[in-house]
Amino acid sequence: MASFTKLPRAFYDRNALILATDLLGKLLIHQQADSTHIGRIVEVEAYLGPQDLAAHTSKGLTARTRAMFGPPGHAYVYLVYGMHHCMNVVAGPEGSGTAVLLRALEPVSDLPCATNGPGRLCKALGITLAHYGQDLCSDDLYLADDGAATDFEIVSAPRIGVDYAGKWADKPLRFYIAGNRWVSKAPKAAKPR
DNA sequence: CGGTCGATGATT
DNA sequence: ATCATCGACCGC
Repeated sequence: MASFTKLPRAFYDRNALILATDLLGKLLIHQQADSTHIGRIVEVEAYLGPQDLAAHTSKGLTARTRAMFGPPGHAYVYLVYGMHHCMNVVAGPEGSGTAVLLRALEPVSDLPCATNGPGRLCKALGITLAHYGQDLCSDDLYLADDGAATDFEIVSAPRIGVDYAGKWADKPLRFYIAGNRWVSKAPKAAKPR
């Protein structure tokens, strides 16, 4: 396959909104001792910092959000519902508390399970809390551009699972590649009342 | 220190 | 529609 270039620090040191759409089509690569897992990012969500009530950083600087307030180009990994891991890419500038959640990948290398959905994505690539705060300009977990995905349409939509966030719940901060089969399916509006 | 609740996913 | 499963966070 074509050669690819590891994304440099400067790529991440930008507003999360811009970074989110630019991450679509890029490769996520996790090299382990016995295997290398690769997927193409097809769905993301932007979290815009402390004023964004859907963002974890709206709770301020805590042990959990430390990485998200840290320098761009690092991984913010957390555990939800006591069982699923979710991976974010910290955006810039440092201290902004902004990040982009990786929600779905299109398989590139052989992967052990589905990659549509933030929890499955981490399971497939073997990403855990051990990667909390890891520098993505590293040799085993990083993102890259292979130039293969350049011509696609980006769709925006409200973020998933953030109904508690008031007006922030409706903002179109979820982005995905139009028509891509690996994009996670939005849950049905289970919202009677 | 205890109660609550998730940036989800699998199952009924 | 429900449940699994646990740590972070909030309130007392």
